[in-house]
Amino acid sequence: MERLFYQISENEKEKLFRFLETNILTFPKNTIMLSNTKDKIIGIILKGYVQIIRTDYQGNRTIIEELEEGDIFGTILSSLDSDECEAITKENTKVLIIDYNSILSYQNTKYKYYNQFIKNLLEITTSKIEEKNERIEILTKKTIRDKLLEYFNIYAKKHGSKIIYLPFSYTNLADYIAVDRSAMSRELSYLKEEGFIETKGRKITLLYK
Amino acid sequence: MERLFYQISENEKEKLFRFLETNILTFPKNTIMLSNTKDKIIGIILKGYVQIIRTDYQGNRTIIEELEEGDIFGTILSSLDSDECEAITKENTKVLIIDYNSILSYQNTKYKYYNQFIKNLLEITTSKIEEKNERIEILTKKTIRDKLLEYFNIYAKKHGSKIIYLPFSYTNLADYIAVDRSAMSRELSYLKEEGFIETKGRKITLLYK
DNA sequence: TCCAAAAAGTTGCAATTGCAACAAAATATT
DNA sequence: AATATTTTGTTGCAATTGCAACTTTTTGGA
Repeated sequence: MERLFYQISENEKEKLFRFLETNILTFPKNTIMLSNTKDKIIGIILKGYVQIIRTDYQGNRTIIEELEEGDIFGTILSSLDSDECEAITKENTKVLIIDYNSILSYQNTKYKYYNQFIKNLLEITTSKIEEKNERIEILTKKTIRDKLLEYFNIYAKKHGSKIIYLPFSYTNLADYIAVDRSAMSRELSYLKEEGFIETKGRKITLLYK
Repeated sequence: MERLFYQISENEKEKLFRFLETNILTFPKNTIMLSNTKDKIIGIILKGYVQIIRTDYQGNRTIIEELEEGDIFGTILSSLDSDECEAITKENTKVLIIDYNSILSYQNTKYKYYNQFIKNLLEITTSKIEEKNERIEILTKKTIRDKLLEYFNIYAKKHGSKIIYLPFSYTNLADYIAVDRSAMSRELSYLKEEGFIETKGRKITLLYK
């Protein structure tokens, strides 16, 4: 939210909404959020909590994304478009929907903040690409050990520190690096035994290099 | 190239280059293309052929991207930024470099084609996200068989056909889905035996569903 | 504070995979 | 057309992993 309207005041934001095709929708807890149109949209969670769940052809369900207040989603940002995905509200949720085509077809460029908005959108999309590249870098590693180390290295470089505070549970980490949780747990034990890392809860300390 | 300057004529393109901070660089065959600045850039291959190669901490080298005439790359689009990456020209190569900050800091929005340019850039970045999502969908599958089937399904859906013409070699497919080539070859044999697919060279026919 | 639920750790075992080392086939190159 | 190079197919074997089943620990409500 903040990023999408970076350097745009509340006032200007309201104006922007009038230029663009926007909609505010409210969904009760545990509803399936469906886009009524087939158009591309950008959604912003104004309030609430949503899970994006994918069911594959074998019936396996996985949470592929979790969205909180301020998070941005949509046909162009996530894989919401694929038929196998559902967005389910886990709380009362209020969502702002912006029609993507109305962003791109908007011709009246005299309105200054329109450009700022587009720039912000561009920043968000490029940082999404970076995120995806990081995950791909991890997923292409062949062993669980190498996946973990790649994850650690990326985190450490980004934060400039050898101490990692996992932003989610180990269960979620296993999903993120796409390996079996118990097998990952085993590998973490080996890494500890061999003196590469130390852990205390979700705090991991890298002892190598 | 076409996409970045979609609906922008050659004339307007030239004008645009004068507004933005652009540079045309030429590299001989087998040179390492280095960005002299640390700034974010967008590059466009005007002529030639480039490979982006990553060397990880174990010394394994993998081609992570191949760029031809018209392709767009850059700090914001690929993982060129990471230290482990090199871009090596495989032919005489001419590259147009656009400073990313000059795109975003450009204030004079009176110039109509500037907006078209930004919109095109946005289209390119969002379609990159889609590409990455597809690959992640494949990479998160646990077995080689499931990875292959996911690849086939995505392709088939996109082309609306049960006949697949691999856009690259089986060796490259193995890299793309991040498995051992010979193990993939074995799995393809099983799929043939079991009557799920038929292959003739790089043409694969899906016999299921 | 107690209880239920979720998360995390452990381990045996079978299935899958990577690796290595080839041979055969297809492509490029001279 | 002959040769070199790359791609593809095959297979044995050891290493890695997923799966299942279970225990222990942690977390979050009532």
